[in-house]
Amino acid sequence: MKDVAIAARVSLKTVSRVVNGEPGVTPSTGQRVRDAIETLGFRRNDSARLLRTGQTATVGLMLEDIGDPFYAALSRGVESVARSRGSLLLSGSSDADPATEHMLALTLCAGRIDGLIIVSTSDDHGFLMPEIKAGVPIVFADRPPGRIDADTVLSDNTGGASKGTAHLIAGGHRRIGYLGDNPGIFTARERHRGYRSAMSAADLPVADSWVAMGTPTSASVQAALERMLAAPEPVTAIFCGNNRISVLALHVLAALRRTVAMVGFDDFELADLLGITVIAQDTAELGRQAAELLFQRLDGDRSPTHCIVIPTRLISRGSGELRPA
Amino acid sequence: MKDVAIAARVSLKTVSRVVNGEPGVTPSTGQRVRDAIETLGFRRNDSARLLRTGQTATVGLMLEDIGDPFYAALSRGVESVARSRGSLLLSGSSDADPATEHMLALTLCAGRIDGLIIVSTSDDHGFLMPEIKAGVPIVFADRPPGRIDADTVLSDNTGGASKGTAHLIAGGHRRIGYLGDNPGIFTARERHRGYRSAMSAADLPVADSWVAMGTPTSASVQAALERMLAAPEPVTAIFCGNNRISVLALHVLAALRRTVAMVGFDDFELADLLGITVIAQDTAELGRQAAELLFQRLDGDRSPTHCIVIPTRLISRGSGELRPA
DNA sequence: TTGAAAGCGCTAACAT
DNA sequence: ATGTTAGCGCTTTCAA
Repeated sequence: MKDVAIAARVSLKTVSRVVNGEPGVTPSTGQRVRDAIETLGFRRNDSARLLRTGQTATVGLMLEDIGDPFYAALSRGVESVARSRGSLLLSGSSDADPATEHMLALTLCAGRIDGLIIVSTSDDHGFLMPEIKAGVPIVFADRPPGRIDADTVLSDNTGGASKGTAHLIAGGHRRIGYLGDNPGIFTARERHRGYRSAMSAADLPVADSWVAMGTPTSASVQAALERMLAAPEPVTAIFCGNNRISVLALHVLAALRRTVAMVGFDDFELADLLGITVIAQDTAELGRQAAELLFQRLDGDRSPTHCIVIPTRLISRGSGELRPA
Repeated sequence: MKDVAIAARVSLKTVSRVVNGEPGVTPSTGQRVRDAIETLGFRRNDSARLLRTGQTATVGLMLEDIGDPFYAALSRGVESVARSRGSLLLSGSSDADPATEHMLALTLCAGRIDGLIIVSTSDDHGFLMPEIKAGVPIVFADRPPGRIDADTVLSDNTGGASKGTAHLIAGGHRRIGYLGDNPGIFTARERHRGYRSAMSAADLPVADSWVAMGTPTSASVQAALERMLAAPEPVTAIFCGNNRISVLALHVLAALRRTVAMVGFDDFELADLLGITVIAQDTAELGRQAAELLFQRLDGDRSPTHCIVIPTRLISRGSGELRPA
């Protein structure tokens, strides 16, 4: 920029004015500067500009794994809002490791972002207090913060699971199995709760053997399903707590050559082709709302923390409409 | 940082030394500084640090849509390498719009990243020349650059399509249809070429009506399939040029209640359950290699541009092994 | 309409 | 072992 100023024989400030389209420059002077910029191939250095202005025009996003379609959709939601506000997206994956999350979040906050959206893996976010106190807005998406108060955007996990279970009950099922993820995960607990509440609302008992929760693997899902289906009073339907579990269950059922009524939480590609009834959550909307909340804070909103819940919807495709044998 | 220096009654540089773990600080002095940091809640500002050091410890990634699982996997590949090199990932989606790509790429390059990986939508990358000249390393992934010379990492599109087609031919098929994406896309052209070469290598003719290329929609795929299957000499097998087309074709075939031998380029979730034979590309590896190449350049490698081709592999699952009727 | 000077928060190079 | 000085590339006063 200095070089441009010299070449155009104007001051640094004038070049700055031209580059930023500020008023107060004679057309002729402006042209001279533009010519110099052209010949020298000058490009403004944003880092410096942003250091000076105190903004970074960047929002951070932390999640378990960008490679997961679920988070990819969320990411797109965040990005679309960020773009419309002229910001870029700086992302990082925690690999579901709280220590990594901790470190990465602080790195991101270290003056490189204006605000952070986080899909958290840990349950204690006290380490973020200094950042929040320092004025970095932080929004939690998909899972709520632990031990601190912060803006949050969640899916209606309990309501969705309850709706799905009720759908099976309405179809005549009385013994319904529940396959859930690790209860350490907020969404897994909430969905489990939704299942329970729908069952008890219909005055149906829940046998211990009908519920299986834990990090899903091919083996664990297979064991759980075999147990549920081989019991003296076998389940006639199952509710799957997330898309990974649904897919695993489909594999196991195919191998077992069994058909069971089924509803899954989360939509997934080809679920339509396979005729799987699901509770769909709007992941992109989750990201979008989180980003909107973040920008509201960046715009100076100092109101008490919000908690937005995104509704889910039931998509009937056949598997959830099978009648008990 | 200045405040810390005052509070600890040392110089700015000493604080800097402590913060960066540089040697040459007495334990007692160090402790005093650390105490001051603690009480003041000081956190180093990376923007400033990076402005000074000239590095940003950030790599940029531009692609069509982070929401697409294909790119999400690529993204993860890039991120894993970046992380291991202590860098963050700044990403942006072009929405398949060359103008957006152009603008976004320049924004990213404006001093906020050390290097850029780009899955490009446009066919003329002359606009990146200034950046390259200015020393910003740029690596093209999945699709090669247009009108400029730059490092590139591609999948073996032609070889993969050829392998898949040959697999069908080996299964006894002589009339094989090809459903491809818009020929404006590099990968679509390459795969089409692979199909042609396998056919001619087996001395098989290719009727015009067997080939359909264009941006895939439900309607276009349906029309193409109906034409191919209703011809006097109907095709007995089809090769799908990418996962979107495979999924659309599966929908159409299901609606038509037809079964046809089929091989698809790209693996996709549940392809195993559906028994779809595919040519799988290692997308994460694509991202990883692109990132490795980028960091080599950042490490000072000035050798001529490389072009790495990632092999594909055939996964037999049944649909590609169906015999002609 | 234009420019000079000060400084964003930090680190590199050189003192002491 | 510690401090001083200069300056990264830009924008923001404030003055001309």
